[in-house]
This record gives sequence, structure tokens and C-alpha cells, in this order.
Amino acid sequence: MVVYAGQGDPERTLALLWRTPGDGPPRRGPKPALTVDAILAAGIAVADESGLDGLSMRAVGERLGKTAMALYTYVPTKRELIDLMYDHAHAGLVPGLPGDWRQAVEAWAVALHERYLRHPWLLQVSHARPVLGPHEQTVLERLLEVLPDVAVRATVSALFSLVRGSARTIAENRGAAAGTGTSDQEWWTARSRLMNDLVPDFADRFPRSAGLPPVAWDKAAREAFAGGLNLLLDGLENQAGRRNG
Amino acid sequence: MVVYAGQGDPERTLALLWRTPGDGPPRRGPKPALTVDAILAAGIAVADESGLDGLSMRAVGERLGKTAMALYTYVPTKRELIDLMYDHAHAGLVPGLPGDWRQAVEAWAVALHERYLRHPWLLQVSHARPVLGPHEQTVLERLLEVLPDVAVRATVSALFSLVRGSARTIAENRGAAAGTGTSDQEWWTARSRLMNDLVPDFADRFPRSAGLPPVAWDKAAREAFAGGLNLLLDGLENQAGRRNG
DNA sequence: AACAATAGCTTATGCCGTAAGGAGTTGGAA
DNA sequence: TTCCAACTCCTTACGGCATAAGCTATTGTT
Repeated sequence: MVVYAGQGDPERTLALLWRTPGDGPPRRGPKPALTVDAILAAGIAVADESGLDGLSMRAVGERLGKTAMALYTYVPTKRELIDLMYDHAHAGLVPGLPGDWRQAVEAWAVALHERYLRHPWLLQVSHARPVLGPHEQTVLERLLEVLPDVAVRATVSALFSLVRGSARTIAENRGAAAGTGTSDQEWWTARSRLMNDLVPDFADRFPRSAGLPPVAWDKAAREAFAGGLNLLLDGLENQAGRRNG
Repeated sequence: MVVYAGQGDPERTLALLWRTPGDGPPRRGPKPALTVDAILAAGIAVADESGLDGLSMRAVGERLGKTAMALYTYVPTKRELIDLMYDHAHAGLVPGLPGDWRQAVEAWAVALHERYLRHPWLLQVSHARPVLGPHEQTVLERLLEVLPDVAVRATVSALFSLVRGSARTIAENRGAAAGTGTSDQEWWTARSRLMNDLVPDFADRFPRSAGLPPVAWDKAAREAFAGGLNLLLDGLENQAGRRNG
């Protein structure tokens, strides 16, 4: 499932995101048994455990001892709930970054990468038409504070692509391992055996791929992330240096 | 929806992917009214029009004048159908690449980027536990043929992240525009007005973000892709040069 | 005491993937 | 020629989903 942000009533969503205090007259009916925060926490817990596909209004309600429909008093639709969860899960990232810009950018990328791995469902929420909540905005602001003054737009975009792409690969890998019960090694050896039988001329047709098994083990993927980040930062340093001298 | 590849019977899937000819005895029952290829084409057409969320077995069957259940004779599950569609949609990419490695890598990335934009649902199929069909394998092999002999693993990973990340942003943006009926400009100005009302101190709290509106218009996103690719290739050239001299 | 507003329930609608099983069609064996 | 095994494709059914509609019970205000 891919979720596009901000489809509901934008005013209501933004008010919830930025927590404009309810300005209406004092509430009249029965006391609310829930809060938006409690629903958020429950939703994040469910999504952490079962992914965004396992996040149903029923499941969130059940975790709070309520029915699915009870949530609709607090949150307009499931989409808005995910928007709120998304922003909330970005809270408290990178409070302080080192002074050296290259180290700082690297630290930023690693921290975001780790956050994505802690809440893999974040990667299923679209990055276009941004939610623009306070916490994700802070993450972006921190990066902009340390980025050298060159190709900012392209660098931001490339960094997000790299971090999200790598995290996605690792998260999906973990999900596949957990969901199927077969480890990477098991899967790969079984797959290799089958391929040998079915496509015996594989090594002839794809000599370089055959020499580079496209396995995305956790460790290999992390190294690839570090290496890719290094490449990008090299390029950035190069361009910044060229510009300044 | 995110789809993990290769969950079904791996042998059957691989046989379908690589089209090991049906080796059994001559068919006995009524003549098949469908073919796997026809189902694939119909599935791709549906996914192109309505995305992977709109891809239901009922919809694919309907396009072929059949019921949903008729498809299950040819394809074990929906998942396998998506795997087959995924590989098929990679066919015929980058038949020839220029001699200069930097130009070649750039051409490869641009071609893949365009392919993703033509079939945005490709981006919703997981890249972990690869489908390993012949067409996607060819795409990887072409890249490996032209890549300089440095940090191959990291470069491949970073390139895929960049291409997929950028394409995802653009595709999601288009999807949001098409789905909501509001253009980027409309959306952005409306959102700005609301933010001004709800968060009047935004520019004070996020001065750099405020100076860099995180809009992902088609054109801006394409430029960001080109710029990010340049950064990465600069870094690669840098490392390759350092190694060779 | 009466009322307006609100919370949270039950019910219902129309989607989805696909399991189960039945009806009709075909080629080969007897 | 007859008959059956193999095969295609259908109908039906199940349990899941988001959420619309409408009901009841609770609360603060008048």
C-alpha cells in the first residue's frame, strides 16, 4: 500500500498536525474516552508490529478497547491518522550535529536511516505533497543548516532518495525474511539451485551478474549505503571545492 | 500496497518467468481461451491506468471478458501475476549504450527513470528478494558492463536508490495531482495560506525551509534527479581516478 | 427539567483475494 | 464409437477491509 498524504480536509489535518488548540466552546457531551495522542501511539504500535498493511482501524481500535468506528470521532479518516503517525514518528531526530559539514550530513543521513528502520512503514508513506508536519519539517531544517551552499535542491533530493532507498531495501528484506520464515541464505541457495536447473546457461548470458550475486543481506546493504553516501559526499565536496576555489 | 516478490511456489514462478516450455504430455481438456501473455498485457494495462491499488483480479479478468477466477488457471496467485508483470515491464531497456562510461551510466539511469515513469506501479514492487526474471536481470547486466571497476556494489545500490527515489517522487506527485484534481500550484498556494494562518511563526522557526519551499514539481524533480546523478557520478569519477592514478 | 451537543455503538454497503466445487469441453484409450 | 481423464471456466461463499448512516447514552448549559 502506498499512501498519498493530505487528501482529507487540509485545514483539519494541519490543525491536528500543528495542534492548534481546540478553540471552540467548552465540550458539552460525554467526556472523551480517547485522545488523538493515544490513537497515534496505538497506531504506531500496530504499524511497527504488522506494517502498514496490518494497520486497520479495527486493529487500532481493538488495541484501545474500542471499535473501529470510535476512532472516527477523533480522526477524519485513516489517511489522516497515517499522516499524523508519520509526522509523529519523526520527532526528536538529530538534536545536535557535528560542526564539520561532511560529518554532520553523514550523521543526519545515518540517523534518518535508523529511524526508517525502526518504523519501516514510514517508507510506505508518499514523499510527494509533503505532510508538512512540525517534526518532519525539523528534520529537513536540520539538514539545510549544515549543507554547503551548492546544489541544495539536488543534494536534498539525492540524500533522501539514498537514505530511503537503502532503508527500504533492508526493511523489505527483513520483512521478507520474517514473513516467509526463510533466511536470506536459505532463500538464496534454494533459488540458485532452481535457477541452475531451469536456466542452465545463466552464467553465459549474464556473466557479470553471475559474478555479483544481487543479494541484499543486512550487512551488505548497510555497507552499500555507507559506500553510496560516500560517493555522494565526494561529489558534493568536489563541487563545493570547485566553486569556492 | 507494497508487494514482496517471490512468495508463491518458487519453481512455478521461475518457470513462468523464464518460460520453460510446458514439458508435459499434450493438453487434453478444452482449448485455453487465454494465455499468460494476454493476462500479463491486461494486467499491465490495468496497472498503468489505475495503479497497483486498482489492479484486482476482477479488473484484469473483466478486461479479458472473463471472471476473476478464470485467471487462476494460468497464474497461481495475484502475487505471481505481479512478479511476471514486473519483469515483463523491464523488457527492451537500453539495447545499446555509449562507449564513454560516464555517458553510458547516465543513459542507463535516464532510461530506467523513464521506464519507471511509464509504469509507476513498478516502484511499488519490492526490490528485496529480487524477482530475478530475464528482463530485469538484463537491465542489471547492462549497467555492470559499463560501470568502472570501483565500489560496484555501493554504486549499483546508490544508482537504483537515486533512480527509484526520484521516479517515485515524480510519480507520486502526478498521482496526487490526478487523484485530487488540484494542480501543484493550486495545492501549494492553498497550503501556504493555511499554514500562514495556523503557524504564523513558521518562517522564524524554519528559516531555511521557508526559503526553500519543498515543492516537487515535475520539472524541479527532474532537475534534482539530474543534479543528484551528477553528484554521484562526480564522486565515482573521483574515486576511480584516485584509484587509477 | 429540558435540551443541544457529543461519544461510541451497531448495522450495512460494496470492495477485495481466493477456496471449494460443479458444469461443460476436449483428446486419447478401449 | 464410447467413455473417461484432464482440463477450462463458472458460481458461490467466506472473512477481511473502510466507512456511511443512524441510534443510544452521556454530559454541560439553559
